[in-house]
Amino acid sequence: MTDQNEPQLTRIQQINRERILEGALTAFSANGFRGATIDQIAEAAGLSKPNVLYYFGSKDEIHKTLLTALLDMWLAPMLNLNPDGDPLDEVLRYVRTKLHMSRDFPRESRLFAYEILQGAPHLSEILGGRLRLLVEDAVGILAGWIGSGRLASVDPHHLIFSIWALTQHYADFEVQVRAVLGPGHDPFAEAEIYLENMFRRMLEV
Amino acid sequence: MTDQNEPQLTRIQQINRERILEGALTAFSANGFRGATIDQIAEAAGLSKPNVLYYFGSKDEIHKTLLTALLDMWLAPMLNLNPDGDPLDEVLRYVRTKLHMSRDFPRESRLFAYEILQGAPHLSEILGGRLRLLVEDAVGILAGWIGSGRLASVDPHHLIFSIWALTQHYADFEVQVRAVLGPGHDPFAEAEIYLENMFRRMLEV
DNA sequence: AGAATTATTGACCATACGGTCAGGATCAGG
DNA sequence: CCTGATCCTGACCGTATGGTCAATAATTCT
Repeated sequence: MTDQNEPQLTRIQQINRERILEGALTAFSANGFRGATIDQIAEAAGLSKPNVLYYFGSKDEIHKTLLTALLDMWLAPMLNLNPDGDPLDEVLRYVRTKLHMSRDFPRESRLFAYEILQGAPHLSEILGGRLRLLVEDAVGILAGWIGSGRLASVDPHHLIFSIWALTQHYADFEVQVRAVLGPGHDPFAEAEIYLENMFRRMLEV
Repeated sequence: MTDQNEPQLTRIQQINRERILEGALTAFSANGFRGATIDQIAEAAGLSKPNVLYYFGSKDEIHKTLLTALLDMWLAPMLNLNPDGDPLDEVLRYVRTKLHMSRDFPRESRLFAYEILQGAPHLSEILGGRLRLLVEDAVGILAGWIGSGRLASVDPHHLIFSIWALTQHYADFEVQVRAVLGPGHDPFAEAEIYLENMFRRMLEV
């Protein structure tokens, strides 16, 4: 049920660390690392500033903890590509799942967007390490499908990039999307139809 | 040759304002508005901090001036859709031009990315105003092509969004793209091939 | 050349912010 | 109910940063 990580956490520690990370997610995703203040985080978490620093030694540590804690959740859908499934279905399911994550977790999307924009100071080794390996796995599966003629021939790396770009755009640039569309639109619902059609036409053999 | 805006600018004013905006573009695009300091801008511009403030009253004014000055340049390619051209060629040319802008002007791309991520505090009225009108024009052209059966039936708004997302991704998330691809890749060259193929397959009737 | 305008800067100010600390409150276990 | 550990906070510190200003230098114009 509850996490049992290396250090034993008291009940209060669990609750308050969770509240701090939750508040920090809101603050960082709205203003970026530099733009968010510990006071904001403390306020959002309902704690005093020194109390926040009691649980996390520094603003940097909060940020780093957040990023690493959310990275797995963020990348999880890519692990679900099933080599034995129908190629097109598998890709479309990935696209749909990723789009739903943008819709349901826009703060997480923006948090990562800020980090990458900044040059990924906290994630650089992960990008070229674990992330790259994860992508290589997915690329392998895609390449297999393409090699066996079950998927149109496209560059698998860029196929993945395009999925990321298109789905995250609706979270990261939501204010632009909504402003341009005007009222009376459901960006995510429309995007789901549009993207399914786009990838279907591109990838059908 | 030289701009002749409302207020007469001396030779030195022209030079120094230009240097400040250039330095500010570097600073803002690297660290975001809050992350960039006037000292950084001054250093990049080769001026002292008070001297920077002599030309622009505040950091905010520099930022706002930059954004509005670059917005036209950034949106220009969308104006070039020629209703009388070949639909697919026109769209592909737009995609290619936009991708080249990401390659050649990544700082501008990141500047806007930060601004939109932040919630577009300086651009909000433009997004729902002029930008929206520009998009509506392009949407009209696209809808015309689709209506006459010369382009596959897709949602024109989201077609535009997808072009923005895909091309700007290579500038805004360049560090991620490069880390995942590893050495020995030319992201922009590969993207050009991939995107042309993608949009061709999607939009061919 | 000399006056008037424009350009530049060192020194300074006020505030915001990340972080510390001593001491008090609260809680868990015996 | 006592004690030790955990939790919490007001007050404080040092630095970074946006911005000001008076004084000086450079430039322009006549």
